[in-house]
Amino acid sequence: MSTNDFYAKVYQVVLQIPYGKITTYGAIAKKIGAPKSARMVGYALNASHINQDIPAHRVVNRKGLLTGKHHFQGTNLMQQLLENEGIIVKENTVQNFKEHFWEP
DNA sequence: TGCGTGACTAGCC
DNA sequence: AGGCTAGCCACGC
Repeated sequence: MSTNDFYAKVYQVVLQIPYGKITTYGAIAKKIGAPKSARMVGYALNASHINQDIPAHRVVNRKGLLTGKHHFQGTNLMQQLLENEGIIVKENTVQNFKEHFWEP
């Protein structure tokens, strides 16, 4: 149950990310009570990529680097999605990361 | 059953 | 400053 529970919580938090905002794996992990399991957050998102409702492109690593962009279709879909929301992305890194960061 | 792998982080050298 | 190591834990072979 805890495993599925973990995934469900990850999805729930990601769904709460406001338009034009981003957050980190670590922040989500901490929010759901598993601060050491940031990797699992990424894994959960990977498993959820089939679910169109999950805005996984709004989740990046703590430096604002688009570490998961290769899991999206194409070579720069993730970047395009973010830029479409007003977030500047350069060299796979979110610019003004601090200003766009959203704390769950 | 066991080992390698990964959308991560924090800390050490 | 930049690279390496160690924890972390679910999953596939």
